[in-house]
Amino acid sequence: MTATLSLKDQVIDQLRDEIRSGRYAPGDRLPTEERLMAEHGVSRGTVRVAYRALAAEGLAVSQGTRGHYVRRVRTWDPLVLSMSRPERNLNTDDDGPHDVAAQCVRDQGRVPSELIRTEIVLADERAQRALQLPGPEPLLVRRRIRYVDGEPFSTADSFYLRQHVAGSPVELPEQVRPGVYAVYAERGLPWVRTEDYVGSRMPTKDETRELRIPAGVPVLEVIRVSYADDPTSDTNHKLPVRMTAYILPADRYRALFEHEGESR
Amino acid sequence: MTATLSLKDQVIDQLRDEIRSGRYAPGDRLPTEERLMAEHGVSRGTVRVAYRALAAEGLAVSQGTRGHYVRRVRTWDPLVLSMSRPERNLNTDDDGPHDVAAQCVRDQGRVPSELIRTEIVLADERAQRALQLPGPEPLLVRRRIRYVDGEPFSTADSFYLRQHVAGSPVELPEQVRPGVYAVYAERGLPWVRTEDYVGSRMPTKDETRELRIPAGVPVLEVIRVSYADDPTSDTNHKLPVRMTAYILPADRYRALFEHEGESR
DNA sequence: GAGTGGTCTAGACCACGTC
DNA sequence: ACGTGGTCTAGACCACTCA
Repeated sequence: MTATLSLKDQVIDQLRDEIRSGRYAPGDRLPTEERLMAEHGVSRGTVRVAYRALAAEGLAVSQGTRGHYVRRVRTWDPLVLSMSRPERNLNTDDDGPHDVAAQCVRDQGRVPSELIRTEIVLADERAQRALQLPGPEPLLVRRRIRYVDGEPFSTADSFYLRQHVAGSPVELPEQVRPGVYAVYAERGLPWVRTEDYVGSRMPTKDETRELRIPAGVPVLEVIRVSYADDPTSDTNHKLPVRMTAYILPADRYRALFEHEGESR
Repeated sequence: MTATLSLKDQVIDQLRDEIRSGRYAPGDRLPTEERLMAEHGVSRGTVRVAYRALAAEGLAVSQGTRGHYVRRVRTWDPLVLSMSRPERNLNTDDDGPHDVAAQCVRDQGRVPSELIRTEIVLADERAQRALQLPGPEPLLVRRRIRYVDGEPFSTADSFYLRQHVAGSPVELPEQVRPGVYAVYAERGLPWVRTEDYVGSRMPTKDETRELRIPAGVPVLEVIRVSYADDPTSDTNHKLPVRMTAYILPADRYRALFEHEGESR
């Protein structure tokens, strides 16, 4: 009844079992291609197909001429990025970035830094939907690359309606203190609601390069839409005023959402 | 300056560009291997390596003898699973599952169903950490497979301390009405806090089979820890009483977290 | 029956790191 | 110099689908 497995599947299954069982621990070197050829009596092509499949599964990585290795489960736990902590009341005395993301990094004993660019782009379809725009109007974008201990770790791109942030520090490629929320509050648009849509996908080629993402590692994509009370509306209609797209490589991040109160 | 690209990278880049640019739309058939061999003057092995790479990126899928296709961006938007909506006050008149997940599916015009198994297992390391257990003690597990329009769509495994649910409907492989939270409330352990840790990874082979996940599609893994007020503590110490692991294939789900109130 | 992808083989040359 | 993986070729046979 057991369908005869293809040769490559025999190789894959054996290696997968040996990894899962702990026979090969994270970081261990896996057998050379030559050895697997001899062990299973198959050609090199077959062995290579097997190793490619394990890499796509996220179980193994190749280190070029040094051999194939079991993917390293990071020695440190993954960074926990709190998506719930309020941005107010943060300590702004420290050097460097001071927002929630940076505080999370500091809390975990590591050093955050940030590179900010601002530019003006036409709203793509996703931004139009999130901000409920009728068409591709120009938006201000703040693009941030976040570093941890000097390594590029994640990106966060925020899209703003130009009239809301014109003449404010939001337009400058620098930290905004105490935070962008304060600019909006001053201008009569206090943020009152947040929606986070969390998805996941394989990284694009650009993301792979920029964030140094190993093969077989997906990214979390968090789309955050922030709403303000609509001052032009009598009812309690909410106005989307900002969309932020976070890209979090899954080998180093967990996103944390906290909730107090009634059962769920 | 421009490093000469390998042959496979030339093929990959051309196809990737043509997909990204819309030259090939989602669902379109991509060139046959034969055609790419002729176009680029390469061997079949090279073409196949290129198609494998595009599959691992999530851009293309092979339909066996019918050809290679651009990954279908689902005709419907992905299902939005609200992780914030309270479980109380749900309409329990409908047939079938009535929890928040099922309501989300119904709200989006589709039909939820569910298959429940309960068993007793020793706590693995993850459960021990989440539930703050000193060792691998036995736990009650409710394993759910959730179906949408009859297709297996996601799984949700909940781990409970045995003494908390002994003799209650939680132990039975059936819906608990109005919800497990009510059992805990009756027993003096109302849930007061939730933490959701959201990560992502490539699916295991079992998940790929059980949920029919195409190649190149990661899963969202949501680890939810529910806390009750600790009745044995004077302070407002919280007691973890349940851990749930959700597995959500990324090609069909977005997890939604909502938050009212202060800016973030 | 022709077209197409799935699998497999047996070579080959290269770049790179280690010794 | 040698071992290793990265890349590439030129075949081959099979199973499946579609016209």
